Amino acid sequence: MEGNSGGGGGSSGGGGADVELLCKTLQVEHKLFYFDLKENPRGRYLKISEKTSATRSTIIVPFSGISWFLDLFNYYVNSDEQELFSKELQLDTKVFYFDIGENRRGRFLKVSEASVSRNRSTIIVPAGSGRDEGWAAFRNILAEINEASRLFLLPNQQNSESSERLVGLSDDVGAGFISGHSTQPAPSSELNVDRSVDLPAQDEIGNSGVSKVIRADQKRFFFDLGNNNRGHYLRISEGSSSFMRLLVTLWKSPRTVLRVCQLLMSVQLIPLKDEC
DNA sequence: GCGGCCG
Repeated sequence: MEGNSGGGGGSSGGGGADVELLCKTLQVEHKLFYFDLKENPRGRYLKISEKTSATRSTIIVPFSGISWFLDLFNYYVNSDEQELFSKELQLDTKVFYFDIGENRRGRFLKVSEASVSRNRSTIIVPAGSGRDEGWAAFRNILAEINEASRLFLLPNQQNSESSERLVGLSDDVGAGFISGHSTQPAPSSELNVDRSVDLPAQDEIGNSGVSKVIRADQKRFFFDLGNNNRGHYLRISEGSSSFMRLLVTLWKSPRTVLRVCQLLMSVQLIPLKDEC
């Protein structure tokens, strides 16, 4: 029944090859939600299960969709009741439908996953009694997982996930960084990036190329071009204390690099000077 | 210890 991984399922361990990276549970009224961040050779995903006394339903969220789920739950938590609309979220080959419903038990949010050749699966999250406890609690779990998930970016495993790290950059910068999400208030914790990220020591190549420094107030941002056996990259790091605080690695595409520079300037994190 | 969803 572990159909999400497609092929290669017959590993002889008996427990499936998927590694659990993080598990959380949430009880809303009489439902129990399980959040499992898992990994298999095809990548990472978040399994969200709803368990009732007799029922269990599960949706599988691709790793890259976790922050989108967080955004959508923020929307449903923060919006007024009369301006809640259905939403769709397309991730790879899956489409997730978010629909509001209400009956005499209260309001609920139905999250359906539709994928090719797979039965539609749905979880239903109660709004909670009174103050949206259900949705807000659900959102908080998603936020925790979203935060924690970037700590699992191991230097040895980033073969095909450079694009996901770019998505992570969007989260770090916060409101307004992704065009079209202008009304999301930036959680203040997102702006103070205080989690230390281990440097990929094995990629510690002597900066074979350009290294530039931009000063903004007391902060210094280092732009280092480098390359290794996987290709060229730009490393942007902020060094205002003894450890590196923000680390972004962009691979190969000069257009991506230019894009990030433009975005940084448009957000006014960095005063426009003659660099970039 | 409910009740939505609907294969």
